[in-house]
Amino acid sequence: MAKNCNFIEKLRELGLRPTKQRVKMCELLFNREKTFHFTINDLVKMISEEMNEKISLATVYNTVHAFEKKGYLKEISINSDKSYFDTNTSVHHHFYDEDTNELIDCDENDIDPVNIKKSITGKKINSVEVLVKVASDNQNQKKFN
Amino acid sequence: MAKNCNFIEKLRELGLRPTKQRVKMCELLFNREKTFHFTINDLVKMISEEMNEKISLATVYNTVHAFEKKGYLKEISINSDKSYFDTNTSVHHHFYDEDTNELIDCDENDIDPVNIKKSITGKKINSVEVLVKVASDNQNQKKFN
DNA sequence: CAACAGTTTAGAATTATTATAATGTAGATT
DNA sequence: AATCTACATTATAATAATTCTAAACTGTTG
Ligand SMILES: [Mn+2]
Ligand SMILES: [Mn+2]
Ligand SMILES: [Zn+2]
Ligand SMILES: [Zn+2]
Repeated sequence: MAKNCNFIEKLRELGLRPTKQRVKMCELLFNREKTFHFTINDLVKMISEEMNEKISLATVYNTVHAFEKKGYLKEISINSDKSYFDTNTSVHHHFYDEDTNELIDCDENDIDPVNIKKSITGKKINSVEVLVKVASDNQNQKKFN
Repeated sequence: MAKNCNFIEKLRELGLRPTKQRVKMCELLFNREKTFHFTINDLVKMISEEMNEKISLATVYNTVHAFEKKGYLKEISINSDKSYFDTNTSVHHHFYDEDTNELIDCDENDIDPVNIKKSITGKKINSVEVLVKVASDNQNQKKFN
């Protein structure tokens, strides 16, 4: 979705009624320079911090899934217990910081194209994504206790 | 863990008591030619099919996590709702069949080494893994109903 | 064969997510 | 503007995966 804008129009074009909950969530998610990653919980927290009225959890789930279905959010699985969503819906690679549980996008220059030599008959490739797990480099971490 | 064997010894070496539940799970998981992928539910089903006595769900979780901690299983996150485990604990790439929810291992010949040009200061790379999502190639699938 | 520490177990608790069903409302129709 | 209606929101209950708890049990050590 575009920056800086009339989300009411955009939502209508998508066939989604521009209710105040959806508009608010659009503003939080898409009205910014950079794409970002969030969990449902992050989003609920963002909403309650930046709003007087609350949006019910069910609506947050419904709306996130509606935006996902329309292709404006994508789901990312890193660890089993939590689901991340990404406002960057392109096929792209990630660094995952295991210390902070933070996801970091790569751009095309960060990782060379992946050369796949295997193919499965009757199946087409939908996406190829790399996950680079990183962690703090304290090799000589000592514990004193 | 090795094939075909005295798991009692192996478990003892790991500092895990060789209880009958653990030995049974070792046999199911590690006493085979090829590595494989499973969910906790798969495993519970396997156990109840191949045993007269049941192993409680809590013990299955405990034991899987114990084996994971010792480095004999690794957890793989593909979609948010279910956790896969892999008896292949090496860093390796996967194909994921979105039609059947099946995970397929790649070997070194299937995908060329990934060239990472980005680095994050103070962080070391723990793993680099590629996930290739595939699906059925019926581009002109028509629905009649 | 005690004694103890580690282990299993059933069941309760937690957490993430989805379903339900009553209520509310945006936008169209009068 | 009042009414209508399909779609949305909401609180709440239901599910599902996973973890916790605390009592019963068992392998190992002496
Ligand atoms: Mn989803
Ligand atoms: Mn785990
Ligand atoms: Zn991303
Ligand atoms: Zn694998």
